[in-house]
Amino acid sequence: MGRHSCCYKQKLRKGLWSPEEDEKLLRHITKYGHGCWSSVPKQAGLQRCGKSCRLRWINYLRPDLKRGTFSQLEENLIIELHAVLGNRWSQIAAQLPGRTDNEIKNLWNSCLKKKLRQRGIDPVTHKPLSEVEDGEDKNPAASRNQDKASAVSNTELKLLKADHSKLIGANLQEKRSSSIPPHGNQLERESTSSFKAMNDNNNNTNDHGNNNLMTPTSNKDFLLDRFTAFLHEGSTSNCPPSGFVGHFPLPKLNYASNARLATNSIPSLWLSQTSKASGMNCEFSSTMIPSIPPSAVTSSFISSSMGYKPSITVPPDNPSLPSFTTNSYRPWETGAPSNNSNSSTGSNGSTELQSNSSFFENTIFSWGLGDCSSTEKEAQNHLIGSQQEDIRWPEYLQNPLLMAAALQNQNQQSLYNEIKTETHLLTENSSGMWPDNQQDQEPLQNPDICPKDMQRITASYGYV
DNA sequence: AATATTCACAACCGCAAGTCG
DNA sequence: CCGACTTGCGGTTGTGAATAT
Repeated sequence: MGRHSCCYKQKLRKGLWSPEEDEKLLRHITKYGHGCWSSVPKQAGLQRCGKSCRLRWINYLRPDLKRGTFSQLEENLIIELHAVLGNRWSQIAAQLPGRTDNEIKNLWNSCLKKKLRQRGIDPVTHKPLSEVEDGEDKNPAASRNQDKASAVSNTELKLLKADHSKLIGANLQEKRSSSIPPHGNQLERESTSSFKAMNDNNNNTNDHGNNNLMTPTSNKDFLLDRFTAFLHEGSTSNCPPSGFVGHFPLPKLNYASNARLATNSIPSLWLSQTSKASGMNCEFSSTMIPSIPPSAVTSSFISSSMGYKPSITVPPDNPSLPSFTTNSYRPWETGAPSNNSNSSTGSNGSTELQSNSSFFENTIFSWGLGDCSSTEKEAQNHLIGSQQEDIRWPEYLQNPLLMAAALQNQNQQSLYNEIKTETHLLTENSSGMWPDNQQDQEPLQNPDICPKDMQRITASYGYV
């Protein structure tokens, strides 16, 4: 590892971060936010450059990091996304909550590449190795120069779709209760960015006149396939397929790897959805709540799973201003859950997270305090309002109904009714799964408890 | 037990894009 | 418009633990 030029000038520290440095940085950022990174080290009393601080925060100290080993599901998702996006690690990471681009990149370089080769798949093109070798024999220059991200052929997309359908099926078998992508800003931002990337690929590649690339039509096919799978699978389960969710950003729940349930599930599988306020199809409403009742998500559960005990309160009077009380938050222990020896140190005081922490603004509250006031009417208005020729993919990603209507060139209202009829079964059969059936749920079913608890749990999950 | 090798991960480098005065 | 500065990203490499010899 080298040293930034600025580090030479200022004789700054390099290399691994000590717990003390971590604590300083964490305390500073939780208290004041990072603001301008270049001023952070000075303000925090660190002998590091701002760039280094930023990296440390993003890759290690950020409270929404999941850490721990990647699940099979995550690995599959990374492989799929890499096939589409290439080495756009940040975009891939955006689809895997709690994972950093660096982490994914490392996993890819150290592990997944190898695995793919063992399966006879070229990790660059995601084609069978034999095919790639043949191709290189015939046109080595073209093969070498082919942009990975733009090398998404229809064949590959079909493979991807097929794989994804399997993934969806597997998820459904794995657990019947799943989750719905949050309807919050985070989703919009992230799904937008990731899908934009795919479309960017199209644009870029189309510019080069390559016909064998992802076209808007293939995008449609891709999404249509997913949505049909969604409808099909959804009709036999009480939840949308988590595979559908898989390509959407999930709420930033910071589950440690060793806290995974026996389902080996992605965090989304722990969640169900409240549709109570919306009255619309529960799949498309906004607020996500843990399917585990709060009573089951006690601090002991969390501490035994995560290695440290959060104690977080959100002022109920003004939830839009995040103010957290954190006890003994020691992120450097997350990588070594067994080592709690220094648990008495750490930030044992209270630290307050200011609202300039984009994480809390964008993630916790967009998810946890999601809009519970959506109505069916609003949803319908949304549909009606979207009767336009231009395809608004980010919206479609959020609203499968909208997407299906566009794809099937069908009147949205009729389709809405059609799907509503179909999905009515879901809500009817989902006793205990959806907050509609609140009498079966406890303690989540209590509408009085719900918002506050949701805040707290959301904050806990987000911050743990 | 000592040394060499491998591996996963953390961190740095350099570039590009964006922002601001 | 320009240059300084900041931020974000992807590629690369250093570090240390685990494993092999």
